[in-house]
Amino acid sequence: MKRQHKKERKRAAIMQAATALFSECDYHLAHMDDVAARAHVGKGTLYRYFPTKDELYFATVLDAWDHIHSELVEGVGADDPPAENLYRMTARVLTFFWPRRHFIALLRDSMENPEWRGRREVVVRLVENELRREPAARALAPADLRIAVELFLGMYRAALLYRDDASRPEILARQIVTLFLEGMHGFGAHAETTPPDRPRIGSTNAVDGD
Amino acid sequence: MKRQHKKERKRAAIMQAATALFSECDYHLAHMDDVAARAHVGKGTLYRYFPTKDELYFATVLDAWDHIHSELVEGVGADDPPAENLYRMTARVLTFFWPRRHFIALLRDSMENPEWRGRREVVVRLVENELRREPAARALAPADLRIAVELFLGMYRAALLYRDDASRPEILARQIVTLFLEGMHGFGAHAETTPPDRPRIGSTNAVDGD
Amino acid sequence: MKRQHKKERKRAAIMQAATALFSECDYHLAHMDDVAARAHVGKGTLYRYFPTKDELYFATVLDAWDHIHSELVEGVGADDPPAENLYRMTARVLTFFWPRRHFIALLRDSMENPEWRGRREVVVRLVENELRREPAARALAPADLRIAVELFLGMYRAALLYRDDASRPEILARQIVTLFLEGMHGFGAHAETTPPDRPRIGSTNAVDGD
Amino acid sequence: MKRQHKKERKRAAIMQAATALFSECDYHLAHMDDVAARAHVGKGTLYRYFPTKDELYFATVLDAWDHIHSELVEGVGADDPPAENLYRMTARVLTFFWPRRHFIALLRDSMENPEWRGRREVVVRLVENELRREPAARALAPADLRIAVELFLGMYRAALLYRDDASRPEILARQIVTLFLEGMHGFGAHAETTPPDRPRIGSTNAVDGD
DNA sequence: AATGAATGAGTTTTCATTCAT
DNA sequence: TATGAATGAAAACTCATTCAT
Repeated sequence: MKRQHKKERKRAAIMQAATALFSECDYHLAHMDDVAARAHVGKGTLYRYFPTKDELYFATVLDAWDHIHSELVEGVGADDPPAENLYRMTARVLTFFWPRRHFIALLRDSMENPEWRGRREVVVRLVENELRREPAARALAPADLRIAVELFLGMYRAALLYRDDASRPEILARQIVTLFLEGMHGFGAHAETTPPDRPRIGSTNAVDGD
Repeated sequence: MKRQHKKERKRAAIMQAATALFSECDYHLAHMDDVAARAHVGKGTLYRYFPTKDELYFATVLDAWDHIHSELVEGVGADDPPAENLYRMTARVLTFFWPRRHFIALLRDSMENPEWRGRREVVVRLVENELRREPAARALAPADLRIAVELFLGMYRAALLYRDDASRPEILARQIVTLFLEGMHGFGAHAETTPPDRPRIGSTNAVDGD
Repeated sequence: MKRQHKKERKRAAIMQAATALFSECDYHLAHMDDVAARAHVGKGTLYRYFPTKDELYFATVLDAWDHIHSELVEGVGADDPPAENLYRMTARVLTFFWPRRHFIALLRDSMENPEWRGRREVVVRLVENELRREPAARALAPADLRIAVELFLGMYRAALLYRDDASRPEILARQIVTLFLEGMHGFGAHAETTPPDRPRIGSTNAVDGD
Repeated sequence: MKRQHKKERKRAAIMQAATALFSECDYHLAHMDDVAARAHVGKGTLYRYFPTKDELYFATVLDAWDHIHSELVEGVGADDPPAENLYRMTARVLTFFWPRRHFIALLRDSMENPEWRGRREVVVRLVENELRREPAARALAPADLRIAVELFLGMYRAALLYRDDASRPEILARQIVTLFLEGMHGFGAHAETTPPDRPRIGSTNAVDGD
C-alpha cells in the first residue's frame, strides 16, 4: 500500500516535470535529461515509468485533457440553468490553466491519435450537452451545434494564451460565455446599447457590485 | 533576370514543401531530407536558401502570417460597414486556409520570438481597427477590445481545425461573424427569432421549420 | 551448518539459472534481471554471491569445464585399454551434455583468461595421457599428439551441436572414437570391411546390406 | 559506375573493420565507435551502410561463411578423387583463416537464424557431396554421412583455434583429411605402423623431402 | 550551382550495479 | 539478509549541417 502510494507519487512528480517542460519547450527541445533533473530523479527512473519519450509526452497531453474534463464536469450542476453551468465550467477551466498558461501548448490536437482524439471528444460532448439545453441553441442543426461548441472552446484557448495579465479568470469566463450566449450586445457593459429587459452581464470594467 | 527568377521559383518550391511538411508533422519529425525530397532539390540546395532548419521553419511561419494578413487587408473596404468588412476578412482567411487546414499548426505562437509576435500583432490590429468602428464595440475599454479580438481570432482557428467537411468557408465565416457580433440569437437560422429587417444569416443545414 | 547449506543451495540455483541463460543467449542478451528472475531471487542477491556479471559468467564457464573434467576422469579406468577408456570418456561427456546441448556455447574459449585456459588444459592433458597409451599414437611427435587431441575434442563439440536428435550419446561416442582411432574404414558398419575379430561398431541406421 | 564502386569499397572497409573487431571481442565489447574508428569513417556512415549494429554483425558472419564456401568450392575439381578434393578444400579453408584465426569466433552458429543456418547448410552439403564419392563412405546411412561431415568440420575449427603456431595449413589439412579418411594408422608418419602399400602422409615433423 | 554522401555532436535508451528499506 | 527501485555511465543511434565532387 505504502509501496503503491510511493510509486504514484514518483510517477506524478515525473509527469509534473514533464508537463512543465513540454509546455515550455517544443518536444525536441525538451530533453529527457531535463525532465529527469526537474523531477529530481535519475534518467533511468524516467524509463521505469515511461518506456519512451513519446509515451511520456503523450501521457502529459492526455493528463491535460483529463484536467480540463474534470474541471468541466465539476462545473456542471444538473438542475442549474445552462448559462450558469457554462459559466462555471468556463471559469473552472480558465482558473485551472490561469497559472499554467503554457500547458495549452499540450492540447495541440493530434487528430491522428485515437486516444488523444477520444479525450477531446469527451470534452466537446460535455459542452455540447450543456449548450443543447440552452433555448437559444435548441433549434440548431447538429452540425451547427457542434461547430458552435468548437468556436466556444476555441475562445478558451485564445483567452488563456492572449489574456491581459491584469484580467482574472472569472471575468474572462463571464465575457466568453456572454459573448457566446448573447452576442456582442452583452459583451462589456454599455447601458445605452443594452436593452433594458436583458440583465447586464459583467465586463472587466463594469462589475457593478455583483 | 531569368536567373533571379529561377532562384525565386526554387525558393518558393522549398517554402512550399517545408510549409506542407511542417504543417503535417511536428518540427522534430519533419526532416530536412524530407523537405528536400518534397521540394525535388538536393539537401545541399536547401541550405543555399535557408541557413538552418530553424530559419526555414521560421520563414514558413512568417509566410503563413503574411498570407493571413494579406487576406485580411484585401477584405477591408474603407467605407463599408465594419460588419461587412469583418465578414469579408473572415471569409477570405477561411477560404485561403480551407484546403490548407494543416497550416494552422504553423500559427502556433512563439511569444518569445519578436518578429513572429510582430506579425501576429499586425493581424490583431487590423481586426481591432475594424471592430472599433462597430457601434456595439465602440465603447469597450481597450483591454476588452483586445481580448474580444483575440476571442474572435480564436474562433478562426477552431473553425478551420474542427469544421465539418460539408461546410463551406463563407458559411462558417458568416456564423463566426454573426456569433461574434450578434450572439447566439443570430447563430443558425431561426425565422421566428430573426427580426425581419435583419438579413438571415446562413447555417449549413438550417432547419427553419423546426 | 544449515545456514551454510542454504547458501550453497542458493548459489547453486543462481549458477543453474545463469548457466541456462548464458547457454541460450549471448552474454549481452542475458540480463542480470533475467538471471535473478530465473533463479527466483532478487537482483541484489545475485550480487551477494557473484560480485559482477562477468564473474558470474566466468563461474558458469569454469563449472562447465569442471563437469567435463569430472566426466572424463570418471571414464578412465587405470588398467583398461586406452581405446576403451577413450570411449567411456567420450560417452560420459556426450551423455552429460546430451540434454544440455546449449551449454557448449559456454565452452567458447577465452584464450586470454588464464584460469579458463587452465581448466581447458587439464581436460586436454587428460585425453592426451590416454591417447599416449594407444599404440597407434605412441610414436607421435608431441605437437602432433597435441593437435590430435584437439581434433578429437573438436569432434565432441560438433557432435553435440549437430547431432541427429534420433541418435544417442553412446552411439555417437563409438563413432567418434572409432573414426578417430581407426579411420573411416571403421566408421559405420561394413561387415565385409570389418575384420571378423573386431567387434562391429554401431551406426544409428547402419544399412549393411546396401 | 565510379559511384557504385566507391560505395562498394566503403562498405567493404566497414565490413573488414567490423569483422576484425567482432572477431577480437564479444559483440557487446565491440562498440560502433570502435568499428567506425577502425574503418576510418564517421559513426553516421556506419549507419548509412548498416541500419543497426545487429545487422552489421550479421553481415560479418554471413560474409565469413561465404568465404569458407568459396574456398571450398574452389578446392573442388570435378574429376579429381574425393580424397584429393577434400584435401584441397581443407587446405584452402585453413589457409584463408590461418592469419584470421579469430574470425572463427564469428562462425558460432545461430541455429535460430534461418539465413545463418542456410549458409552453413550449403557448406555442409558441399563437403557431404565430396565425401559421398569416397568409397569408404559410400555405404553410410544418410544420417551417418551427415554426422561424419559435422565431425570433419568440427576438426577445422579445432585445428584453427588450437593449432601450433609452428605448423602450417597444408600440413594440418593433410593431417585432418588423413585422420578422417584413413584413421589413426595414417595419422603422423610411422614407417613401422604404416602398411608399405599405403603412401605415407605428412606429419609436422616428418615431411621427408616432399 | 547543385548534389547527396559523410560527419559527429547531441540525443535517446539500456542495464549492470548500488543501496535504502 | 533479501529485495527491487533507483541510478547514471556508457552505448546505440539520429539528423542537421558540411563539403568534396
